[in-house]
Amino acid sequence: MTAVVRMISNRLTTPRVRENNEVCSPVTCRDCGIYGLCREVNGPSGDLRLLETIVRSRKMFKRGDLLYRAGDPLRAIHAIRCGSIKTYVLTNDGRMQITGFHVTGELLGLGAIAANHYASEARALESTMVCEVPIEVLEAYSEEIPSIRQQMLKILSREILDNQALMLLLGKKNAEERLATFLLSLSRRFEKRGYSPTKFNLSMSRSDIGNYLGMAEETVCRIFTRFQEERLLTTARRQVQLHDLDRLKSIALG
Amino acid sequence: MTAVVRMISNRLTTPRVRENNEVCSPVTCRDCGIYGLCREVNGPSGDLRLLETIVRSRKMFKRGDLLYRAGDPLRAIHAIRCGSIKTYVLTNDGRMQITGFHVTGELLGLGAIAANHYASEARALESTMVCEVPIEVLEAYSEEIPSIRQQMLKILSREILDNQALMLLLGKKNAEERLATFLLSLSRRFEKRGYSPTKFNLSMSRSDIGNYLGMAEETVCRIFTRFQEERLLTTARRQVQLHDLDRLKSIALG
DNA sequence: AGCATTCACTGACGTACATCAACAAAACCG
DNA sequence: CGGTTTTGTTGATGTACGTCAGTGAATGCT
Repeated sequence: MTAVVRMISNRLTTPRVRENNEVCSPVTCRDCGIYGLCREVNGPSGDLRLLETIVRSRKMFKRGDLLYRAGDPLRAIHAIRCGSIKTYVLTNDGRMQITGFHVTGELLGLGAIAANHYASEARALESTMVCEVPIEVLEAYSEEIPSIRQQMLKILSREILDNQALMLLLGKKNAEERLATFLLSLSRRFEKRGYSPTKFNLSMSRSDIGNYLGMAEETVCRIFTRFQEERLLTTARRQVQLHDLDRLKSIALG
Repeated sequence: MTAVVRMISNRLTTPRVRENNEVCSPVTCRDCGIYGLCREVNGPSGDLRLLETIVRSRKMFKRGDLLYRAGDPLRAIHAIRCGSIKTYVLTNDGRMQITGFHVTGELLGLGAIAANHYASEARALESTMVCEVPIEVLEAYSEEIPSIRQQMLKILSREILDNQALMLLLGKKNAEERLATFLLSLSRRFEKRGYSPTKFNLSMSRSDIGNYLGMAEETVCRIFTRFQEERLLTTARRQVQLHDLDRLKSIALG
């Protein structure tokens, strides 16, 4: 272990002052959905105890709580330990465009890494626990461990790809295709984390879904009932059960 | 200069075999719009001759020529020396969404840096000269010169910001706001490169503009004539002259 | 528990924009 | 250079979706 990493580790493994809203119980990183990402810091053969050292604080946010505002200085990268978050940008006249929903195990904040301040605003959609990696810690580690840099580039590239997909959706797809695409995206992401790909809870409102997909809240509702009439899925408020992934896929693709 | 950089420099400063479509006359990088970016490789105090070594080849593309396809292995980062290029993604059923227009002095290809293959397709809009920096050269230099990595992150962040702006446009703006936003974006970018911000040539067709902005070609035409009736601008085919940037701005913002 | 608020949903209606069709002027090309 | 193709533009018509308005159910708050 090199000097700088040891220094940081020491600093972080000493008892930490917990902040106001940090109420997390002492869980190990093994239980965390972002374990795989944290492991990067350590390398494949690393000491597991070190994992706990890169996350300086875990914070709890309630529904509606703000994580950061556009323009805020970038202090930390955020990993969602459990829960979900929406990020969005605002026009001068106050119109909002939600740019992404982020669920358990996903990262946010890296898009601002070079600009040094957040480009969007982030708000919790439900009770959400967030691991924070201070930016200076990340930078120190990335000096020591080249794979961190690789991982960061990968995450940025991934974000660009996701955004391209959303641009295609907003520019070229109709309402049915949009909602189908949206549901399948969530389905895939839940499946990746070990949850059911066919039965899950939408943590965001119909209004948020509509905003994200570039359509009115009412249209979202109408498409949901249309899909339900066609036996594609059933909904009970925010609980969704998908019955025909294949047909949903063919709708999503047009 | 360290070993690896010296090695690469030697390899690249020896007389190069010109490829088929490489017809560029020997211009120095000082004349190039991307001089500022190339300089990063060298550092502020660097040897100017070195500049010429990072660009392995300069290629010429005619209107409609393909630079790369989605899925192609990422061989090089491309800098537009002069001309313009469109990048786009495709749906399975063949629908196209143009994700960006890129003009003199702008870079493309970096979005794919981590994935190792291009995420979009790129096509020249007019006769275009492109400087190519092979990816292995970039990587070697970035080992030696930390500011290169910083610069790469910055370019990726920039792309994310641009995409967010486009998502907001596609999701929340109407046809007039979209076209005004588009024209102002071009205006700013031309100005940055020393060209007139009020009088310029659109290298892309009305159809391409419509595709990019998520609206029909005919709507683009109609908004152009509406703007012309309102004395905001004059057009003669692809030649545009903006008469009232301020009013255009207020339209763009809604 | 009880009241206020938010949320999901549905119907009626309006409209911004797409689509279809036609045409003239450039641009291309052998 | 003359014919073909592409591109820009306009008009007529259609429609997908937004907007407005109203309702019941769930949720939040004190």
